[in-house]
Amino acid sequence: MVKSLHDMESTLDRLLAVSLLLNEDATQSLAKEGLSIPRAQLLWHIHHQGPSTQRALAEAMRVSPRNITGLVDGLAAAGFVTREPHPTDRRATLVSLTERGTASMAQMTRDHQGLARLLFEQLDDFEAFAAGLTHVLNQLNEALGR
Amino acid sequence: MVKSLHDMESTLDRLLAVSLLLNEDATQSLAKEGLSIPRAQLLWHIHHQGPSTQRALAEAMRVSPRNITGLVDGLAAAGFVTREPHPTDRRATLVSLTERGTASMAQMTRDHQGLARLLFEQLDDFEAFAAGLTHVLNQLNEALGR
DNA sequence: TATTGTTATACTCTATAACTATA
DNA sequence: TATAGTTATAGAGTATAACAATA
Repeated sequence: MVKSLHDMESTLDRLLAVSLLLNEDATQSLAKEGLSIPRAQLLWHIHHQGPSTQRALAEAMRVSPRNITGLVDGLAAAGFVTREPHPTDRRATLVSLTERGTASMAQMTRDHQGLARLLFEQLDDFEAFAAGLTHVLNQLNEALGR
Repeated sequence: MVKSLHDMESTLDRLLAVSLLLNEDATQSLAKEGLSIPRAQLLWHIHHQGPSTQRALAEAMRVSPRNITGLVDGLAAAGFVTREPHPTDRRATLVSLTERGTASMAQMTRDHQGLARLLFEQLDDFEAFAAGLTHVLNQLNEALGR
């Protein structure tokens, strides 16, 4: 079977549509818990890496330190994180999850599993799809010089 | 081959990574032409549907009419579109592409083709990937009630 | 001197509500 | 009375630059 440019373009369109819908789905689910995508990403990082300096968060999320100040302000005001003094560097603060923050991350983990099942459980040729996705990811990473 | 929850979750992670990178790639390419994703989406709509009222643009993009005012303001100031009086309804304005706007859309079309080739030209089992993607898209559309 | 985080400022995208001109 | 678009206002996310405290 030959692969026409038209076939490739319409597949790209479907990939872009999936991308858009994943974003909408995440935005909707997170809004129910009082979170946004950037705030949830920040919590997710702390959940996996442990209490982190704002500097580390800025690098991990590839945004400016000033941006992190704003995200942490919002998350702290809503009770998802606390700022603690860094034990050895008095310039730095450690951002940690509260109980509520930890509970939200547990919920996110369950949502992630539910979404994976929804998308893939009834997919016949999962192997081939996964392999194709890996190829696409590699091509994108190369193109963006990663 | 059995499909474990772990396999499905890590494939979802790769899909989310692709989604993020596509967004970054688009943001970067568009920035070079002085455009953002929302502004390019608006131009893309006019490019395909022809001169449109702001009302129609708001519905197509699923954003508020006020939001369209801002996007059109920016695009008009940068020379991508013009506001023309509607021929029969003096309340409405028709937003049309300028030559520059048309040229940008031609470039976007070429970029789209280039990206499709980059991602899929060397992909072995393109058919299976495309089929899987269609399944994923259908599941997402259902879940979001479309 | 270099680094951490904040204050000051500004831009884009988004929304709702009130208002004007027109249908 | 309803619709098209704007003014007014607000909030989130993003950025750079200047600055204070500390390393």
